[in-house]
This record gives sequence, C-alpha cells and structure tokens, in this order.
Amino acid sequence: MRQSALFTKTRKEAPANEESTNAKLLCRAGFAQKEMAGVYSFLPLGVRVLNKIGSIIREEMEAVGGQEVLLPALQAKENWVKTGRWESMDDLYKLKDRGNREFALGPTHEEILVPLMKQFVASYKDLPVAVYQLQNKFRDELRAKSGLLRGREFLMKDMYSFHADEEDMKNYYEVMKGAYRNVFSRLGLRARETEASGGTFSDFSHEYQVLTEAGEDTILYCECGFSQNMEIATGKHGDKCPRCKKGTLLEGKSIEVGNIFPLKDRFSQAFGLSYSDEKGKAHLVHMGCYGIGLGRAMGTIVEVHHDEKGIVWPASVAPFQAHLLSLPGAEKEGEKAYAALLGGGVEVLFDDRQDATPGEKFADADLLGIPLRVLVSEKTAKAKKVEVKARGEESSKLMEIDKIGTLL
RNA sequence: CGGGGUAUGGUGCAACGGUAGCACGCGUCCUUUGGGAGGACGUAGUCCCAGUUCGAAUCUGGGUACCCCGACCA
Repeated sequence: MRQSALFTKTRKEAPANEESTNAKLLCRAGFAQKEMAGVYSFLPLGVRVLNKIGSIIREEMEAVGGQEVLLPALQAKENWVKTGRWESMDDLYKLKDRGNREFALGPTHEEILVPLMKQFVASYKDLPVAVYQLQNKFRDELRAKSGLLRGREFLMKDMYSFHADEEDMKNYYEVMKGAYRNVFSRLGLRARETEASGGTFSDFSHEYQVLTEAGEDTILYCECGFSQNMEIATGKHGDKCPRCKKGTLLEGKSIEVGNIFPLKDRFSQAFGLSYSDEKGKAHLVHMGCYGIGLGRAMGTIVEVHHDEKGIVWPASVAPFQAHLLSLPGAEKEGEKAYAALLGGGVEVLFDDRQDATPGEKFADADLLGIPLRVLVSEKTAKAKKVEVKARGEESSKLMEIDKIGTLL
C-alpha cells in the first residue's frame, strides 16, 4: 500500500503515559493506540501483524486437527453459576442489561463451549475433538500493565480438546506441545517450554516463556531445555541442571506467551458432558486447554526484536515484506519499482510521500521495522537500480529495478 | 487492593501565588532534498469539582485518569 494514503503517522516522542518498550514503539510507529489501561486499538499496521500471527497460529492448530469456531464474549450468568466461577473468579467482568439480568464478559470459554459440545458429543465415536477460536477476552485485572503484555481486553487463541480418557488427553497434550513449539519458533520467539503449577484444576501445566527483562514471571532454566517457573522450582540459580546433569541453572525474567494445561473432567462434570463407550456405559469427557495471547505475543516480539531506532520485525509477522522508499528525483522509478514488487507478489509498503524528507523516510523505515528496505534515489535511478537493505543490518546491495519483483 | 509518582495546545516539555512559553505536529508561502532541513506568517492548551486568596497551572480538600512497585493473575 501507499504510505501517502496510510492514515496513521509516526511520532518522534512516545506518549508520556507509556513506559514499556513494546507500547512506546508500537504507539510511536502507529501500530496501536492506548484507549484505557490495558485496552488498545489496533491500527492498520498493527492489524496486519496480528493477522500474520493469527495465520501462523491457525495453520498450526489446523495441523493438529483443531476446528475453528467463534464464541460470544457476552455470556449468560447461569453457566458461570453452574461452574461456581460467577463467585470465585475475581477478574470476571459482570454486567447488567436494561432488564437487570446479569451477564459475564468471557475471560475464557469453557462455560460456553462445554455446554455447546454437549449438543454434539454423545458417543466414543465423537471423540477426540479439538475446537479453537481467536477471540477477545475480558479480564478485570487489578493492574493492567506493560503495554500489550497484560491487558483487560485482549485477543487470544484458546483451544479446548475433548477425549475419552485421561491417557488420550495426555497423548494429545504432547502433540500440542509440538504445535506450540512450531508456533513460537515461527513467530521468531525463543519460547522455553516451562513446567508450572496446575492452578486450581490440575497437578501441572506448561507455560511457553520468553526470556526478557520486560517479563513478569521468573523461570529457572538450563540451556539443555530444562525450564521451571520459579513458583514451583525446587532448585535455585547456580545449581547443577537436574535434567542434563551438566549445565548450570540460570534464573531469568520472562513473558508467558502461551500455556497449556489439562482440565481433566472439571467442566464436563459441571455441565454433564459425557459419552457412551462401546458397551453403552457413560463416562465423563476429559479435556485439555491451550492458550496463546496474540497481542501479548506481538508485544513480546517487540520487546525481543528492536534496537534504538525502532522495531525489527521477524519476516514471518512483519506488516509488509518490503518497504519501498522513493527519494526526490526518483519518483518515476519509484512507481516502476512499486509496480514490479506488486507484480512479483511482494507485500510492499511504498513510501511515496512527496512532503517527507529523505531523513524522515529513513527514520520511519527504521521505526516501522519492515525486514527489507528498497530504496530508489536519483543516484540509483540513473543506473536503473534500487538499493536493498535488511533492517538491522548496515550493508546493502544493488538490484535491477526491473528484477525487483524477485526480491524474496 | 496497599504504596509511590504524574496530569499544561494534537504530541513531548517549561512557567516563584502575579501577562501561560518552547519544540514537534498541523496550515499558507519561499528556499531545500541520501539520515527526523531552513525562514516567514498562522493554528491550538492548564483533567474535573469545591476551597483559600485581591489574584491559582502553581496552595488545600475531594474526585477521575494514567504510570511504576507490591499483592492478585486458568
């Protein structure tokens, strides 16, 4: 798209009410804007990133048999009373309609999905099944913080799996670990599969933790892959790794970008979700639950991939694949390169602004963080070339304008 | 929810209880054009409610919002 048409603009200064690196950069660059503490609007560039993240997640969920749905945020009180969470869940948003009836804004979707699955799951033949969605969650956090990292309304992928017994659930749980490793590696995040507490439902859970000072969790980890959340760790910094017996355990702050945990029959019990086995005997369904916060993943990527000039997006989630800049005196060649890039199927943002100086264009390109910068100036145009530079690198190379469509 | 801090044009910052100023942005014009250009003119503001005072951006009380630390966080 043409940058001259993009309605958002960059800012030199970060908003005074943002402290975190991810929010400062994303707001300065025009990807997002804070509306309230923990609530952000996503602007065109930000939506493109969220969609890229969403596509990767969808592909990996579909690859392990996930079926996509879209469940409502507005939920009946009675389902929450049935599971006891109307009273026990402190961060549940509750609201009333004109008739004084009460509702919940969904912080998670067991209360909707389990009753829904009762309509369709009756036999062992209907199992296993896995259902997921990308949807906005609402949680009344006591303290929203760190930009996109802890919000009160946020986009989340939540998946729920349904199984005949615990063993089948556990097998699928291992499959999901693989899917999660794929997702985070494709997002450009080194997420450590971390053992964590099971919370109220389960004996254990696994969190996908990305080491960074911006994190609010602390993990104890070894380069061999061992990782435990400090809340359950028995060892300490400097101990020998209990897994590989060679490495030394390190302690680090980290962001939980995803988590998976067994639900067992906690919700199938509450709603009576059962199936008949081969002999016609009824059993409760076993469930697993798997979450990834998309906005939090986006914020984490920025925390991990930036420099003093701006964001450095991994190619997989960048809003565009290439950022074409045309400098004064090369307007015509800029248009030519733009057409060539589009013709080559390259997702390109074209900085065709006439009223921006070269310095501004360079600074904006660095701030936006698109992986490849393609530059046409009077100098390069004379030679019928463009200059291609990767974000985060100093060196550049020249390419023929006509061949720029084959850039990728 | 406990503690600390902040609140001034669209954005970022100044202003002793005494004329609200600077930079960026935005608008018009001129000159510029390989790392956020220069000049001229213009545009726009004290979070809300009370109080003290001759006079409040500034002091006091209350409220609201935001940030940070903690607690909380399927």
